[in-house]
Amino acid sequence: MTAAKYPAPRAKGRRTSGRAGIREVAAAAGVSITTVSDALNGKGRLPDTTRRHVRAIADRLGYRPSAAARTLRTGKSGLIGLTVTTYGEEPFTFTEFAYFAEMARAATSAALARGYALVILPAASQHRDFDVWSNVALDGTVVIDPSDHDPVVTELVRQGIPVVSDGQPGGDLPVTAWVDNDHQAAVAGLLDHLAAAGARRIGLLTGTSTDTYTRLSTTAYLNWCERAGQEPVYEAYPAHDPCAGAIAADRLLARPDRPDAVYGLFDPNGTDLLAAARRYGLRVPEDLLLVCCSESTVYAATEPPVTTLSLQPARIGTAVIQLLIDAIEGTEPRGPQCGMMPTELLVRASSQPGARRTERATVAAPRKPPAVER
Amino acid sequence: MTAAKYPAPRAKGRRTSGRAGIREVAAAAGVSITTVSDALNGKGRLPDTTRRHVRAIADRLGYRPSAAARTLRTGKSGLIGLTVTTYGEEPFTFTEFAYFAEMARAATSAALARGYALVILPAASQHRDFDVWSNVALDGTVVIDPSDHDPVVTELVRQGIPVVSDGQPGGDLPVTAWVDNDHQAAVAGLLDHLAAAGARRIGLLTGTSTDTYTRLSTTAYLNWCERAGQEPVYEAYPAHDPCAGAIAADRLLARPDRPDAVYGLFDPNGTDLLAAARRYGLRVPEDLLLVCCSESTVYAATEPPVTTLSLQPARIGTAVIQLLIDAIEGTEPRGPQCGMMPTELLVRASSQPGARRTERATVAAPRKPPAVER
DNA sequence: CTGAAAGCGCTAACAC
DNA sequence: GTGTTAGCGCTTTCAG
Repeated sequence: MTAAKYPAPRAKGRRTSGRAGIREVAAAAGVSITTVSDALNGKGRLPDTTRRHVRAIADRLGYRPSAAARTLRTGKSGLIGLTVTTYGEEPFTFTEFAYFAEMARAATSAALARGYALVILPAASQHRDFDVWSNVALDGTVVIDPSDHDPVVTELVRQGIPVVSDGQPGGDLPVTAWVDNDHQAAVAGLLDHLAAAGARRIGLLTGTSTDTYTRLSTTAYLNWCERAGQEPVYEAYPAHDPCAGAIAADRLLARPDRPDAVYGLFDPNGTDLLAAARRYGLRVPEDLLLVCCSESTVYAATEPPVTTLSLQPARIGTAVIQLLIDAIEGTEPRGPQCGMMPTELLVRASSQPGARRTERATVAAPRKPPAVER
Repeated sequence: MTAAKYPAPRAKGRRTSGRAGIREVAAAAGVSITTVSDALNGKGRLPDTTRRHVRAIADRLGYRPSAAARTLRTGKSGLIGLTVTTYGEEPFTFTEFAYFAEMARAATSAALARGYALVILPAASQHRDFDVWSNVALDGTVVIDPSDHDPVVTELVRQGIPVVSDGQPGGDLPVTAWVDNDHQAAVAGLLDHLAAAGARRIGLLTGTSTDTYTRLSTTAYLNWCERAGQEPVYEAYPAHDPCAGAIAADRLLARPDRPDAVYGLFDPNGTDLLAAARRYGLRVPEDLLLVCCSESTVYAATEPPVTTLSLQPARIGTAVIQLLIDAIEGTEPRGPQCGMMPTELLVRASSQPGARRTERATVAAPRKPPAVER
């Protein structure tokens, strides 16, 4: 057994594919492949002339380093998974369109600014979904609104891949970090606002699902009612079904103990409640005060404009990505860092019997802003 | 130089990382790594007993094949790029939130069903953006509303990577395929609808940017006006600026030659026009007929409900993915396949002086449905 | 039917 | 300063 069995690799420049490889560039530039790699990655100590020369040749040949090879070698893919827990049939029910779109936009920007890209992945329900997850090399994952015992999260963490969640995880889900609004404070603040505007009996439009957002918000409402000595008045519906929302809004206003103010937890509740109020001949805000949680700008131009609670998804998306990339790149794995982000109540006519002017008020200030924002 | 220089790879089972590799599984199962690979991928002709045995061991060890290694070896990553051309500062201006969200949702589902995942990538404007593009191994790319001479598209096609666009590309952009609505027919149909409802002078709220959608729709409007012998009445504004929309709506209704019907090209135009009409004391639909292009459900519950043109982003997203994956997997590279998808006019009260009932009408039927849908 | 060995294209030690 | 070489973990001929 001699060395003859191991011929110089790529002895005769046999390039099968059309694309230029690092070897072609090295040959054309008259240097070794190491020099090419170093020149292009800004490593090593090469004279600037060599560096420029190699870069020029690489450009001329249209050389693109193979992402797959680099990932295999370095163990870093520059890819971050993005998934949102869903409840319906589809792998993605954007119950809150604007929230998700805005959060994803901000997360994408933030990741990009640090050289990462996001991969949209399904919440794993079926076996097929797991396949896709393991077919992509991820440096970390963002999970929006994780379910209590998400199998994917557990598996990723077991593999040592950082996971940061948007929304405080329930159960004992072992995420690396999480970011959330202080929903309890937000709801309490908003109910106080309605009470100050003259509400005597505040109703709630809530969801039937058990996600953290719905749970915390509803609990906060019930607690507030208890403190205020008000009997709770609420209707719950499956939040992923848009038709159900209109019906639930109608049911709420049709009750014998009809509320004189309503808070809707979901984005479309504002228009649905406005429509329901018209059907019952109720004037907003004179007969009924209205607030809903929404990121949509439509509520600035409805008749009347509707007061909204913004969860500030852009800030959350950015914070989540920063925490995740810190965890990915961090040398010393610090313990879970979590952050409470502020919400913003955009006060409009629907919750102000007198005025017609728009004010801003910030509720639930951040508890650990330095750890999260930069 | 003897073979001693080439020791059996991984001679002493030195696993550095925590995760199990294919070698560990092979050793534990008492077979070779080839057998493990074949057993897990359903290849080769192995007895079912061996196959099951290997699978059991792999499960027990929590073995996950390395996506990076597989990609390097096979040349297929299972990743599809998704990008949307933007005009503002942010890498993603979702001018039409609901459109993009719905299109992306459908595309994600469709890709997933065929074993692919989507990677969100920026329209390349800065040099930094190119880095991210070449740092990820893509099997193909979806481009939403490509600009006329998109450098990324050109580069990808040069590399032999299939590119399918949502929106007919302008210029001579060499995409593999594209899918679009028949915007000309849609606009013409909708203007006919308004005329039939009694409109004498139809105005247009359009954009200042030069993307295909804006261009085709505006042209269709101008052509229709010429055919109908009506003087065009339109206002253009930068569509990515939400405030500008409200102002443009106001301007349009403040003109001395005020239209008695308006079509708004962008999603928020409906609420903005409704608000502007209220300010001028115009009743909808009695004094002003209204239609806007939108995917949002809010227009079903406004006062009055607004007639909308839906571009059916879900169908487009699905079709784009099917064409792209066909191109990726297709053995014989068929020429560019393109598809015109139908739009849907959801007729509501805002364009019907008499009725208050909602009807549906399909406009611009698909030209090549078999090539696109499945 | 099973296994040994040759790389996919790149980066990182380590020679020179 | 620059080049040589050993793999990253997998799939895939090709011998046995």
